Amino acid sequence: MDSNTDTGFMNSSDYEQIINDLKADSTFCEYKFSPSEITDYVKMEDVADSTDEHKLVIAYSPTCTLPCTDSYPGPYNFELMLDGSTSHKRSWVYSEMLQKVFIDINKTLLIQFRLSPNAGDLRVRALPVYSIADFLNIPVQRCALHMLNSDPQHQAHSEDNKVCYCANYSWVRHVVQSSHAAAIYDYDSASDRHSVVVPLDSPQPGSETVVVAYHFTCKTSCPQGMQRRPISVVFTLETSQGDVVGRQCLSVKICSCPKRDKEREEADNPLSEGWSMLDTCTKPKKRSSDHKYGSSKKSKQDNNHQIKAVNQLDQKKYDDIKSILMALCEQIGLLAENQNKLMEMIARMEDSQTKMIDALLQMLRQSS
Amino acid sequence: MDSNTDTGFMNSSDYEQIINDLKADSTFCEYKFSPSEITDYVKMEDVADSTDEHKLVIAYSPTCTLPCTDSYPGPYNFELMLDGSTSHKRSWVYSEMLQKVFIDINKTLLIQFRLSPNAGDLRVRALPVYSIADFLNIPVQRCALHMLNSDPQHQAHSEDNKVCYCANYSWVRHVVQSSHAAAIYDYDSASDRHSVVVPLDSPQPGSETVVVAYHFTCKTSCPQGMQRRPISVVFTLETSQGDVVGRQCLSVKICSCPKRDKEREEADNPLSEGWSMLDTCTKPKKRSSDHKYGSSKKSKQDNNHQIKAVNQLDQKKYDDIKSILMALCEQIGLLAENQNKLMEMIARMEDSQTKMIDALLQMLRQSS
DNA sequence: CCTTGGGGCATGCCCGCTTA
DNA sequence: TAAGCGGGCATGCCCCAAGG
Repeated sequence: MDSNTDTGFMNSSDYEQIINDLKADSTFCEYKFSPSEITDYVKMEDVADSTDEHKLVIAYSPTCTLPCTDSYPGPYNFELMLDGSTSHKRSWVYSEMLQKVFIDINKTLLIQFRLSPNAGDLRVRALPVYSIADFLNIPVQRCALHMLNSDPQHQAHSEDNKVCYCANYSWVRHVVQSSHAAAIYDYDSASDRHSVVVPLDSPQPGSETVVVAYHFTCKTSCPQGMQRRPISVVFTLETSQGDVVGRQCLSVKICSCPKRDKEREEADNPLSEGWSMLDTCTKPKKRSSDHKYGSSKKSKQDNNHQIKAVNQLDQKKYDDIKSILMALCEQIGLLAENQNKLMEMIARMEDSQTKMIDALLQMLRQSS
Repeated sequence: MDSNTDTGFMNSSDYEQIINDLKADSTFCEYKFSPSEITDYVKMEDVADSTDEHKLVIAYSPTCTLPCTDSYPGPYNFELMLDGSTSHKRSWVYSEMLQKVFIDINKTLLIQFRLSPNAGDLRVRALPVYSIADFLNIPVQRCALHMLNSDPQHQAHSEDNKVCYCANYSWVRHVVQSSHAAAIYDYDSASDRHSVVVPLDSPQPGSETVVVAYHFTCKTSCPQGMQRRPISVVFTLETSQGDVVGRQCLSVKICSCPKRDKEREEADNPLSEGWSMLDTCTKPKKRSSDHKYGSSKKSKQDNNHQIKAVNQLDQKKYDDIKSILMALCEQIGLLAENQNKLMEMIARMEDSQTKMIDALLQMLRQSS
């Protein structure tokens, strides 16, 4: 308690110390996404095989209309990690609290995929989906404005959206893209969803993970595109036959100020209570979103009406009036001030008078 | 002091009364744009005729690269007016202080044109220009996003922008449009400017003005379009031969919250200082922005604008303002008077208090 | 219940300060 | 001096209360 000069809980240097200690531990340098629970998809697949294969393949497609977003490590213990040290804070940040990446548009996000046991001939599909249930069935699409750059004539898709020529137009409709040389850009005409599939190479010597570079080509806020609806990226581990043998999901917000927005969302998060205590102790509460300009509005509006004609005066007249106004304002200020003082004075006098009268009455009673 | 419950200066009903009085005066019902000063364009035209006509016709084109924005009533005393009563506040408002219209996108703005003497076979061209000098030479164009609606394939213009097919695509590149049946949409390939020309019909019986309905198809803030750069609309009165015989200019901001934005810009305007003090006395200072195209830089420019506009004032408005000022002075007089009364009251109270204390003391002495 | 207006938030963008 | 950061503004849009 000695050096805690503030509210005594934990001061900022303590806090930094702790954070630094944590960071020194290499396992904390990476944000791990480990399996949460085994879903029952294996069972479902069994059912599928026993009935109508074609129908069920569609139902199971990772890019179907209602894609599954459940975490599913599967037989390869599929997991993904982010290395916070690979980015300038400017480009992207990860919120542990929200399990969410905040990233600027078109900035590279390196994602590490880990398989154990490792295996060849597997691929990872990245598919963006809206994380709000209401929109989960809607494909995440690029906004018109951003598409204009690569495809001004709107030629990347056929009229009926059955065929996708995005590849000829810088993958214009793919919100999630990868710079991986062998990336395959996929389009599911049934669900109208675009996704990108990257073959998982073997880990580099000495490494346990395979790194894939992704970037996002629209902002979450893009009008006519994602329209501020939060999204996640579903990463599915697939065999060369397209069977899903693993899945991990990552919330993403693509925005101009990742750091600011992360902080805001964390502050708004009810879970933050505990965490925020850490630094709330050392500085005033951030936002309470309870501004009130209230009463001033009206008078201001009236004011504007008054000013109405002022503008059109010729300079001389304008100056005259302005000086009068300034003088008037000054007068009013003084008067208002004086008046407040006077009122106070009167209040005080009344108070003391009351007391005096009381005292007087008491005395009178005593003396009588 | 009786009914003035606030700071005692002038209560809102008093104030409204004054404003209403002003509004009762018909000249205050309409915002007039009257001639400021005769520009020297007539002279320039003479010069033109005496030299190379073709070259100079280009130079004088109202849609040239650097369009003239000076007010020029010309031989017909061309002026324009807005009738504030024709709009829901929601659609548009006019700021007399800023001489600027704030209007929502695609909302109808009725503009009254007045000619005296009246004449047939004249037309009015409406051309949007950036009001900041840095951008005056750049044509005001629609944003890509809004153009997509009417012309998804970008076919309204030929590759080299020499030919304009906007007419086939709902005049897709015209920011300023008119619902007038005989409106002619013009394109100047030399400057790449779009404008709309409307024939001035004769005034309806009993009216002195011709009303034309305009609307704006992009917001001033549109990305890749106007990009928050403030604009004006230049209205040029033209003969059937295309000679300019009059000009008036109107600042416009196309936005989602016209009322709010008007109030903000007015509050930021240095001219409002004096008036704002009126209620600053009772509440803290508002805001002091300094953004790129917005307030502060513009305010410098506006000063010139003001000086120019200032000459436009007629005695009537000056007198009206004077009467407001007189009313203010009177109010201050009353306030001062009240203050004197309060002082007297206090003096009397002090006096009686002193007496009471004396009496009290005397009683104490007697009783002891 | 539908319309209208006000208030407030979300978020892109800009500016000026700071630091390497 | 250039890049990064923090701070602030501008502005579209959503929500909610109030009035027809």
